[in-house]
Amino acid sequence: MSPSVESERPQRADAKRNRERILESAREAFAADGAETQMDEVARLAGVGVGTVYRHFPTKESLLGELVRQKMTRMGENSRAALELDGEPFAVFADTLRRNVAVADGDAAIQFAMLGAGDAVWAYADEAVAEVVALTDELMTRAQRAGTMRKDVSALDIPMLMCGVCATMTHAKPSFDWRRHLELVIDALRAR
Amino acid sequence: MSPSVESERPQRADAKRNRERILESAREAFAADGAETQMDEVARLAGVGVGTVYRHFPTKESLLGELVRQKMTRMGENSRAALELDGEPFAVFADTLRRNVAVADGDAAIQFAMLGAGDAVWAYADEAVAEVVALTDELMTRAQRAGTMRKDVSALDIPMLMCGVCATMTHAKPSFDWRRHLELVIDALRAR
DNA sequence: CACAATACGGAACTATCATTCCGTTTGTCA
DNA sequence: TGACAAACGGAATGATAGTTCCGTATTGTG
Repeated sequence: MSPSVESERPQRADAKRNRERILESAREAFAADGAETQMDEVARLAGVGVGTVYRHFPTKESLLGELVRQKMTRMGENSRAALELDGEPFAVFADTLRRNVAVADGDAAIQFAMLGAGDAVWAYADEAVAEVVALTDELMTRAQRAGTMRKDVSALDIPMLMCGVCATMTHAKPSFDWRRHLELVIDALRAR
Repeated sequence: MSPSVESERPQRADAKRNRERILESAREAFAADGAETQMDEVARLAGVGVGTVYRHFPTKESLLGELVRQKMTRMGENSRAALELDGEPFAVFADTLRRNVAVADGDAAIQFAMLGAGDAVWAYADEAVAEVVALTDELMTRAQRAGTMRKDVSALDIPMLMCGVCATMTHAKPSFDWRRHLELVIDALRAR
């Protein structure tokens, strides 16, 4: 992660421990309060000073970016695992989508990232996103070959639609039910 | 608008003129830069002092709210006009949706409102939103009776889906095309 | 056990903005 | 035209929050 050239002497033990603590606290705080969470709050939760937080993450953006990257990686794992499954290809794809969207459920940080956040935050997750898209592409191709998925949709459409579903998550209105939104979208992708 | 009881002596001429200028400048500024537009900037564009802006709109939120209300009213007008049209009911409904979403196109303020904005901003547009939903309901009922629209969707689903489409608008990514997103959603609503 | 090298803590700094305040100007009416 | 209320302008205020700085503490090594 940090040292691009792996030489460099290893991190001190306390530093490594603190980095983990900070990430964990940030995960918790951002998930609950969204991007407006303050750095001081993250530090407090982690039981360290703000200075320490900044030693590990030079900007708030980079901290948020790392959290997003982790979530994206998780989605990538889900998608990769799905490639091993056998079952009706469209069903496998749809289930993967459900699983991946669930990763964002209840996490204000990711929802924020999928909505407002500019490229800045996403930059940290670039690689992970590309992988999810690539894996999604494979899942979709299988379903399209099986004739159960529309042929005029591409893997690039999926992040777009998923951002829409995430938009639904952030609204408190009771009539906004992201699971329902997701199912409607999945239906839209099905071949008729 | 302002005086709920219409008695009260009429607004002074310069005040009325300034109110309009402020709204126009705000429309322009917020549309271009989104909610982070500063009140000072709105004042500058309108050629008045900040104090004057605050005389007309007690908070930034209320200014944003008024803009949203106006847009919603516009959508209401679109929907009301659609009731007069005759044509295949689903097509009429879909066209209305296209027209209404287009109202938000290129307007960062509305997009912001449909995404991040809490109830605070929406409160100003409550009535207008309720009207759009009611009109949409009528358009949908007709299409459902004609058998060309899914029967398991309600008018309350529409704002949810539209917020999703607006989420797409705010992203610069070339693969995010809100017209495409909208068409996919419209397809999802069609009876099969 | 020293002694660097790392890392830490948290007060202080800075920038950003919404909002307020009050002295001045302008519109209206008799 | 004179007087008064209504409106205006914009400097000042106050709050928030990201980031920096530097004196102190901890860790790992010879």
